[in-house]
Amino acid sequence: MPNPVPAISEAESRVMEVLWRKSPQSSEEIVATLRQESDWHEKTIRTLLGRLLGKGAASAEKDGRRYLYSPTLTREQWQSQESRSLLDRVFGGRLSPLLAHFSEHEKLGAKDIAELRRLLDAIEKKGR
Amino acid sequence: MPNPVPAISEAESRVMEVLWRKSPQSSEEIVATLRQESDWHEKTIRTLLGRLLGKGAASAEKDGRRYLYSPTLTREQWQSQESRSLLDRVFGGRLSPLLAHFSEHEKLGAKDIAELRRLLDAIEKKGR
DNA sequence: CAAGAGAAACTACGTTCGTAATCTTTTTCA
DNA sequence: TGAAAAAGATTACGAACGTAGTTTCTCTTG
Repeated sequence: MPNPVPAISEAESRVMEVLWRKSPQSSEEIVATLRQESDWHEKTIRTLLGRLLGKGAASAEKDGRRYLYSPTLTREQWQSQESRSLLDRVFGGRLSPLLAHFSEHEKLGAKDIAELRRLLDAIEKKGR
Repeated sequence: MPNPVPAISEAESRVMEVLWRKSPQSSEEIVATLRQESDWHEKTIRTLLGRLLGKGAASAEKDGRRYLYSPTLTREQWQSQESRSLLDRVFGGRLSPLLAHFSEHEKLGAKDIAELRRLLDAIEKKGR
């Protein structure tokens, strides 16, 4: 198991997002993309990229004079980490209270409900 | 609208937890409880309590020579904030991907599924 | 009334984060 | 070949956090 990547911050996750959409990418591409999607300075973006390397959430391979960057942590792994963290910190580790919470405090449309029901069916089928 | 409480940190939320279970409470009680549940120093606990006051997440009313502390932010409000934050940051604001994620990466037992189905039924009934 | 105990207030200090600026190295163009 | 440009590395700096220590204030008790 590639040792556990330390938690990545909010800002860092926006850089990962760019890498998840396409990889590998040069820092130039990454910077270009994020200068569109955010109001960050180029230097800021490069700093975040560097920190992601430091944390082991991304890797760089030399390509001529540049580096090409790729995500090491997958989006799914990250979503798992974050979900589990919310569940444990906020809902005592159980999914039902989370759902119950949404049912009471968030607007779930009929479509959402249908979608969730379909999901449950699929899960059940798969499980058996 | 009582102006929005700034996000409370992980450590702070553990103090809120104690207040949510019972309030108002003196700092002495709070400290006693948390010295059981954590390995924090008394000073640490008092600092966290002070920060919660500063953030407006808790309030203090004088009671003789002491203060009695109560939560201002409710557990439900906090759960909402945290859930919404996860949803927006990690799942593009939509609930289904979160559920889909759990369905694939977390073990949902038959009991969980039944529970969730019951919840959906209840939600639907209420909604109509 | 003076001294001590306990609560609250203030201060501290290393780390992470958001947000860059500056320095260094490498490459290239005039 | 020498200077500018681009990429990366290093440094910066204030706010928030985790984790306390120190100072002040105020009852209480001898």
